[in-house]
Amino acid sequence: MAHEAQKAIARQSLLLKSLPDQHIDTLLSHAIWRSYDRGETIFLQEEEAKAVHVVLAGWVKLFRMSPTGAEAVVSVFTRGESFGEAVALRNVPYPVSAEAVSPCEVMHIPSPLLLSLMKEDPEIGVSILASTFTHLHSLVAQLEQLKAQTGAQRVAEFLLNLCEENLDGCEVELPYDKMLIAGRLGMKPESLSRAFSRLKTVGVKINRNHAEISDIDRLRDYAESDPSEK
Amino acid sequence: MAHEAQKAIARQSLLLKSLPDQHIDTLLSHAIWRSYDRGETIFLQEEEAKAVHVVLAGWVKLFRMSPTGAEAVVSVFTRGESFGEAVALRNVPYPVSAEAVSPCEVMHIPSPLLLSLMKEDPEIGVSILASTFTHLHSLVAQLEQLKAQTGAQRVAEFLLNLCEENLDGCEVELPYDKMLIAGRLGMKPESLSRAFSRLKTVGVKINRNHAEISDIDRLRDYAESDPSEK
DNA sequence: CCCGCAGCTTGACTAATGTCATGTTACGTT
DNA sequence: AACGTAACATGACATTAGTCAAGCTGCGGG
Repeated sequence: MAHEAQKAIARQSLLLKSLPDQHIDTLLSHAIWRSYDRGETIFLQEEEAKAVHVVLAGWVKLFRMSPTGAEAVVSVFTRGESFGEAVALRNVPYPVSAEAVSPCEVMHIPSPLLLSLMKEDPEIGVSILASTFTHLHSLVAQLEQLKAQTGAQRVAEFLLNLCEENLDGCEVELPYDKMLIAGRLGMKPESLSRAFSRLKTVGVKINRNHAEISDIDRLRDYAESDPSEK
Repeated sequence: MAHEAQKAIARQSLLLKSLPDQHIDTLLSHAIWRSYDRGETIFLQEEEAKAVHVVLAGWVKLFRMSPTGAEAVVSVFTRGESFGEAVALRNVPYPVSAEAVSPCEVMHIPSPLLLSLMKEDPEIGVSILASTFTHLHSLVAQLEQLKAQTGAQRVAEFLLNLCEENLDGCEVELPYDKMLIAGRLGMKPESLSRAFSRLKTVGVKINRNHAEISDIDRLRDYAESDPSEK
């Protein structure tokens, strides 16, 4: 059963936060609450979607396996983020697999419930579209990065994003292990290591999970500079 | 004003085809119908979305400009395909720009109209989600390709997709110019040229806009083989 | 307390891709 | 028909990232 703290997180999630309390209560009371161990599968590619998933704690990765067995990480979610909205409402197979990359708490909202509620109040549809659009946007941003930036620049942007979230400014903790960061940024762990080395020259120090950025603007310039001008 | 032929195409579009005729008629009668020349801008990144767009003829590309001026092509649409659904319904700025890459006919459905219709019938929301999910899926597929395949392999998949559409089997026409194909596949035109050369060894002949594939299965094997095993 | 393994780093090498320069071809314009 | 331009091809070279191999390191289990 769900703790109140978990419900509070769910209420603040992008998917739910703009809904009237009454609907949120309905959804929360019918939701399934589950824990996952690190490495546990939440769902598999090609499986039929039966629920929308909201991460309450821990980290979840979405990824695709190519025919050759290579894994492409599509996104990584944490507390307050949801995924599977568009798939669940259409009863189609997931295009990706989902796996817990740390111990996780995940809330599952059964899709028939969401669908029936949506028929009563179209506002639900707008909320789902909001979440879906966020995912769309983040995929577009990733595509741009992959097509227009070098590995080291993508790492730089990744660090800059962490800085924005953590108010601390120039010192951040890497949120998950480097193998996963490498996957998320579309490179091999070895390349990530080397990218970190290169960033030393623009004032970035990495020690274990701890990153220190001496000059955020310099890092931003680096990330946005033309690869051919360096 | 719209020709009947255009309306017929619009009715068959993924966005509209599953809606009841009554709604389609309402939407078609309030839509804006426009022609665009090659190179003409349909909307710009950061502009606020006011409509959903349905391509009736020609080709449209969606792309992002990176801060350095490099252009990353996100997708390319043609007859019967729609874009901008999720953005329009949320009144947020477009994350991409749209440009006609050939002379085009495009239908614009004003978003307030769609929104008000959605309040009457939530089924509209499902249709919009269906289109949005298709885009999401195609972006995920693109990400996987970029992260897990070489340039030549992506070109091979591109050709295979053309084969599936054109019933003709092994002879296809390249649908738009090679610069755009290169952009769509995340490479420079020079690299595309070289990728085509490499594909000669697996039975692909390119002549102008015409591609001839001697053995589709061989090409498929090539596209799905492990890059490190070649 | 030591061991062993997984995560990570580093080096040497190779493959892939971008860059720049040059040349060709096709096509619309005058 | 001559011209100019944009698309495309190709060669030489630089940069980037992947591969393979070796070694380091911190943490949990015996």
